[in-house]
Amino acid sequence: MSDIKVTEQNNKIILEGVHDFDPVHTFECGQCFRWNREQDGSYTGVAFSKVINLKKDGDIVIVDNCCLADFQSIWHDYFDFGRNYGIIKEALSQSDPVMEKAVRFGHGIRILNQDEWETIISFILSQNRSIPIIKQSIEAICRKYGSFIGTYRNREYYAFPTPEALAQRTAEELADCKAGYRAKYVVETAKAVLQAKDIGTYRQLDSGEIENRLLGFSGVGPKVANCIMLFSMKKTERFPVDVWIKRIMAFLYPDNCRNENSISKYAAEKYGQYGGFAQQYLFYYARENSIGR
DNA sequence: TTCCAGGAACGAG
DNA sequence: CTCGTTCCTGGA
Repeated sequence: MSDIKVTEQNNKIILEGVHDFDPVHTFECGQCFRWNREQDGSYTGVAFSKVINLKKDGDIVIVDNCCLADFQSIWHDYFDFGRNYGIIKEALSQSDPVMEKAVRFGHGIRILNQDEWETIISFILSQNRSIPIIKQSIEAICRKYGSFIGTYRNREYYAFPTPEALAQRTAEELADCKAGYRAKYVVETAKAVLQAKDIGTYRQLDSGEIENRLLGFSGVGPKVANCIMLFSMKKTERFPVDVWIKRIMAFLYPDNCRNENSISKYAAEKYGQYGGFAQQYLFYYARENSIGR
């Protein structure tokens, strides 16, 4: 288990001894869409119908608007605090010099364990768009179809809508939420998820089986399926191949990484069980440094 | 103005 | 099955 010291005071949680965690790295590496930076450098976000604010201050992390019970039942797992990233980073750093740099650059990345349903819809909405637009679209949908949670720092927060709430909509109604042609996929997938009923148990299945099921949802292709498995089902070997990954892999390994399939194959051989972590370090490094553009 | 963005569906060959 | 085209729409 982790050696984090947790204390509670005044609706705040103080964490001491947290290693390998920086909110900037974790929230800006493309895995989540509902965390926003505040003026003071802290981050406020919504997940599991709760709003919290995180601020890293030297060696301690302050979690505001959070009680001890919620931290233990929700956030400890959400932030993957039970996992030792030191071992992963050391292993990846030895794979090659560029990965070593990428790991050092994004040393505070943790892979979040997000809600499956929210992750499915969020990544369906992500296709063919940049992150700021994706965030706008998701916020619009939450504001319109999600339940009101409360106000924090003078801003109103809404939960991610339930499958029932979205399944009742038509694609035309979702058009107001800047979903574009993806609106149809969202409604169809919401209905399919209601039929399936058990997406919360998918993570117990074999990765290949999960992938087959996810690819059956409208608007879910190989890249989105890998993101869902990695960011909400703990399938940490999954290596989503997006345009940034294509760019940096082609730049780093021009001989072995010509197309999507060769990249996936090469990553599987090179990073194995740590593929998902490797993808996040590379993505953040490539994007923040505009590598391959 | 024009072009493209952190992909997937679809039809043609 | 593999490949090329098309799909909203905001922002550079």
